[in-house]
Parts: sequence; structure tokens; C-alpha cells
Amino acid sequence: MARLNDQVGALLQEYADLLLLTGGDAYRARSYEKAARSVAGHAGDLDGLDAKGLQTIPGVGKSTAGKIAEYLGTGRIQALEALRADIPPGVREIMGIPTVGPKKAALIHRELGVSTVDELLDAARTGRLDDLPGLGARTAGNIVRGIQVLRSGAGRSLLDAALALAAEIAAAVRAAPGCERCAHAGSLRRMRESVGDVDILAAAHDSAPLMAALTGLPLTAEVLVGGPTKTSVRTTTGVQVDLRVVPPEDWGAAMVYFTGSKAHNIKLRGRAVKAGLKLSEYGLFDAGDGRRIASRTEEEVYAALGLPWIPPELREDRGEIEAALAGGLPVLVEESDLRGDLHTHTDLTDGLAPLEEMLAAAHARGHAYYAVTDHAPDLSMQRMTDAKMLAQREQLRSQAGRHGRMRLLHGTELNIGPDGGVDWPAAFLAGFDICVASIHSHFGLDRDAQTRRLLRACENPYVHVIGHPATRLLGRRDGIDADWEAVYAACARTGTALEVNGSPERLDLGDERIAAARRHGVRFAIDSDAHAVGHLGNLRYGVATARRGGLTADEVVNTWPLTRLRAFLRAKAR
DNA sequence: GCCGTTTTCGGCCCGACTGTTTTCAGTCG
Repeated sequence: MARLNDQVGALLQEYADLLLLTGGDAYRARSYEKAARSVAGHAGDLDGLDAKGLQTIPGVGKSTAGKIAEYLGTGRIQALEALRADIPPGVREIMGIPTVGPKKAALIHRELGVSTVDELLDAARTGRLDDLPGLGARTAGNIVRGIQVLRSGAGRSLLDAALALAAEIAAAVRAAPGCERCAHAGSLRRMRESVGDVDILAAAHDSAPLMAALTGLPLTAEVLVGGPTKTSVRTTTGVQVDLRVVPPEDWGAAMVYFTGSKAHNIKLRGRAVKAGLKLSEYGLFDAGDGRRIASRTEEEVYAALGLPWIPPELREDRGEIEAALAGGLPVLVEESDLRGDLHTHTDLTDGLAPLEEMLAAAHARGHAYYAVTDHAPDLSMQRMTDAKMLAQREQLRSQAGRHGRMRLLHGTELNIGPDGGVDWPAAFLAGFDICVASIHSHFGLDRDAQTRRLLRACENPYVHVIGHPATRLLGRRDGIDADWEAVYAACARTGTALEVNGSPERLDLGDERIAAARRHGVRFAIDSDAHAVGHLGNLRYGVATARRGGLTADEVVNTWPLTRLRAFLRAKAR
């Protein structure tokens, strides 16, 4: 089950969406949206708060607190259920299609009776949308493309949600009588950016109590397969979970087998065959007499194949087995290598928490340094001004020494305009300790224009890091098109770091581009892009993505001591 | 619906882009 705060946040967001779809006051809807984000990002637990306590959360007033309290008490929100009765769930789904908002979704539903994405796709393809006022053939084409983008990521869970689900299930299975070990495997263990299902592996002599633990969970909506070695369920959130139970002595071989990837396993089995062995989920055996060679631990299985243990993030058959054989596996960066975070926000722009709270939370994470990088004025919705930024700098300087030995850097997240220019003239930029620069709009420019744009940003002596370089949103938006090889070369030449943005919705750069960029000698920054205290932990997903790209600690500038990092930042402006 | 060094009403996230229109509505970040 998702964290209670997230559940409530999702309900408030749904309420806001339904208000918009029913033509309710947009400001009212925005209030609920704001409350939804605020509640989800709230550091404390909602459970146990009364209506008065709830109102201490920013953006939560009397009315919203009442709805949350109602949910905590009864598990329902009457007002929400009333709106749900009016609007089919498919209409809200339609609203989630890029280029479709509440107005178009409501219009299409009202005029054509369309209430599912499939019906909309049909209506778009048969030209029925063109008859509606304000909609034309181009709109229909955009809707069809939008649905395709959405579908390409459909049915997949993002890394943070999948890991949380896996942890909850593994804990329940582990508590079952006779369970000796339990852990997640599959693409989730390889830390892919999104996963289609969640694989859980457990070790026990008797599987029945473990299977019962899974099927009996409140989050289990439906049992798809129920056998002695494998049980598959669908959760209330629609995710398929497979639980496999193996004898404890087979644990290592099963872990290798169920972690995959398929291509990695095929290569391992081929290697086994050549050595007169047979590898399966039950162990590594002598092909002749069937004698068991190895199976208890992963290390044992890999060793018997003449290989060192290979980190799961690398098991994609992208050369890791060859590298392992040659003794050239990279020593991958670990979360504990990170000394700081170089891209974070506060409530001065679109963050949720005030500066002091973010600093305190960052200090609690043990950071040696921490950069505050709120948005700059070109993102006009954030209403940044020179004066506000300078006041924040003063505020930050006054915090120096109040958070142990953590050093504070004053930075900003600049906006890379369509021509590659950024907010503020050089003289103002020179006042920052660090500048991240990111693309936030004009995603549709052609390849040449996007490349020129990124190259110009790299050439800017005050731009130290390119933030979320590809600008993708997983399952919702493909990134921009650019000549990436040219961008990597420019980053390497100019000493500009590329960000590995740890937000589970971005993971940008992605693993394959990281691997390509590092061949140019590019440096990277693994950042949380935190907009709330709870997001500071996003570094975990950034590290996982960096590991998939094969990064070592030395290639990541925020693993460096502050003096080396500062030298890197200074070198840019020379 | 929320909020307050313009404080109990009247603002609130502004500006650009897209696609449909000839002056604008809807969407997005």
C-alpha cells in the first residue's frame, strides 16, 4: 500500500481533476492540487493528525482538512464520490493525454459520449472529432500521437513505486513461518527506469505459508496463478506481482535466473555449456553426471563460471560479461559515495519546503555540501526577481554553520531558451556558486536547433551543469531530439557536467546515454532535483541509473571533496 | 479553497505556443 500521505495526495489530485472536468472554479481546483502536492511531500505522517493538525500543512485549510479527516476516519470522501458518480474514470484518463486538458476532455465526453481512451482513439481516427467546435484535424492527430506515447509506457510502474511495493510485499513474505530469505529480483533489481511487473523471490522448504502471506495481503486484488512454486497476483493498483519460492540451497542460482536479464542469462548458460555444465534456476550442474556444482549464492554461481559477481544493474548483456572476464568491470558509484546534492529547490519557487527545512533535512542525510538552486526569472510562472534571489543568498549565508559542517552553495536552475541563452547577464551569474541550466520548453525544435541550443549553453562560462538534459518524462513525454554525440563532446571540451536527475519521473540522462557520454570523458552530477524534503532521497534512483550507465565515483563531481568540486566549477569561468 | 507586512476580501502562476480561428481558448511548464 502506498504511503498514507501519497494516497491522500492522489485523492485530492483526483478531486481537483474532477472539479475541472465538471467546469468547477479553476482556482478552487488549483487549491486542491496545491494541497495534494503539499500533503504528498509533507515530511510527517498524516495518521494521527486531527483537523487542526492537518491545517498546519501549507495549502491545507479548513475544507481540505475536513476531507482528509473524513478519509482518515471513514476511508471515504463523500464529495469525491459524488463527483466520481458523474464522471466516468476514463474521462479523467483522457485528460491525462498530452495536449488534452479538462476542457477538451469534457467537451468530447459531453458531445460525443466518449468515455474511454479507446473510444477517443476511434473517434479521432474516424474524423468525428473534427466536427466539434474548436477542434480540427491537427488536434485529432495530436491526440492519436499522445495516446501512443501514453500507451508505450502504460502498464509499467516507475522505479520508486515499484520498489516501495516490493519492499512491502517482501516484508510480509519474510514474516511468514518458514521463510528463510526474501528479496526482489527481475528488472526491478536491475533498477530499470520502469518495470512491467514485480518479481519477488523467497527461500523456504514449505512454500504454502509464503504464498498465503501474499494472497492474503490487503493490496492483493486478484490471484492470477496459485501454484506451489509460483504465485502471481494483481494488486489493487493494477501491478502484477510474481512470487517464486525455492529451496534455500537453490537461492543463488534462482536469484541469478530471476534477476536476468534474459540476454545476460542466455550468455551465462552458453558459457556453462562450453564448460560441460548446465545452468538453470535450480543450480549449476555437471552436464554429465548431474552433480551440483554451485547454487547457494550468486557469488558461488558466477565463480564456478569463472566470473566475478556482476552487479545487477549491469546485467543487460551490454558487454558486462566480456568486461568481467577481462577484469575490467567498473567499480560502480554507490549512494554512500555522494557528498552532496547540486540541484534542489525551496518554496521560493516551486518547492514545497522553506530553505531552513530543506537544509536541516539535507544535513540529516549527512551531506558535506548542498546547493540551493531555485528557478530563475525566465520561467516567469515562478516570479523570480534579482532582489528575491539576492535575499535568498543572504538568508543562505546566514545559515552557514547552523547545519553542522555541511557547506552551503548558492545556485540557480537557469532556463535554456530556444536559442541557447539563459536568464541574467554574466555579471549577475558570476555571483552564484553553481548554475544548473535546463530546458523547460520548446521541446519541438528540430534536431539541429536543439543541438545548437545545448551547445551554446555548454559554452556559457557560468553554466556548470546541464540539468535533466533530454527533458523526458517517463511514460508521458519523449525527450528532445539532438545530436547527442556532439553534446557529449561539447560537455567534455568545456568542462560542463551532465546531470543524472534522480527524480523517478525523469531519470535523465538515462542509462544508455550515460554510457555513451562517459566514452567522451564527460563528468556527471547525480542530483535529487528535490522540490520537497521527501524528494532528497531521489538520489538513490539517480545513483541506480548512473550505475546502469557504468559510472564510477570519480566520474561524478558530487562524490568529490568540496575543494575539488570548487576547482571544477571555477575552471569553467576561466 | 487558501491566504494575509495591501489581513476577513480579493486576489491567486505568468507567458508563450498551438490550433483554431480572424481575436481567442486551451494547454503546458
